[in-house]
Amino acid sequence: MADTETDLLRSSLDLLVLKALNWGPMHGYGISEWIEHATASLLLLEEGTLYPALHRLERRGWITSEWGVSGNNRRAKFYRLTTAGRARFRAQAPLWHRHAEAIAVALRRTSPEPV
Amino acid sequence: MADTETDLLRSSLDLLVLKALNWGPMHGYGISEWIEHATASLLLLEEGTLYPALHRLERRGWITSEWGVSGNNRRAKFYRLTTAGRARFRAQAPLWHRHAEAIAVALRRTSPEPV
DNA sequence: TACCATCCCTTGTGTCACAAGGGTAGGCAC
DNA sequence: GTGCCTACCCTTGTGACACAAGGGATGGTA
Repeated sequence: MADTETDLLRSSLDLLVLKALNWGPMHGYGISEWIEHATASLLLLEEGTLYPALHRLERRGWITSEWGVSGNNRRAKFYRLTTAGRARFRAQAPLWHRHAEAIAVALRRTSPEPV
Repeated sequence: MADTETDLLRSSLDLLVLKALNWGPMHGYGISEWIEHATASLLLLEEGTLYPALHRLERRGWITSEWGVSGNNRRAKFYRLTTAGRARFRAQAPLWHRHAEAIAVALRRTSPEPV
């Protein structure tokens, strides 16, 4: 029984990750923290969702990764936006907004016919 | 390769169908027309998506169906909102808006930190 | 008669979030 | 030291579901 939260995450996860990395290189744990924080904890990101997503984005060439050391002195894999990833975000984000807005309008209509 | 359009549809299809039926009983074909029309054709509804969705909603008790005759004098199955379906929409629609809005805000942030 | 539009349906197939598991290593309390 | 918590990384089922591509029936119209 899919809930709205899960499916909205599905629609926006890639974009949210790209947006997070727009602030600079970040490791997976940090990305998930940023997303929860940036959505006021409305979106909770399971690790089994996050890591496959990162690998997917890397496979597609939107991001690259590199091992490093976190601020807590721990081994961490840092992700960084590629040029293609930046372009991807610029192209896809407006589409997301457009479609989401169209749905929002439809759900709020007060008359079945066009106005 | 999932696109935003498909996944946003996934997040809102049930709600859109319930919303369509809020205007009164409607057959499947009419529902799909209304949704495309209400979203300015941004969302295209495949038949292989629509009919399973209708059966799903019926199984869950949000809608009921009844065979009848369409305005074009064709055999058609008319769907109608149940009380539970109406309640479902009232409960879920605000959740959809809240989550979508949270994502929209996150995607538009101009600073990584809270304001 | 032929064709199109209007309606309904099903069976693969692929994608993906999630649950539930597993692992390593730093820091701190005792 | 030992134990525990937190910060990090990962994988393998499983289930849900949109989609593509098929199929079918019938009314109106040319």
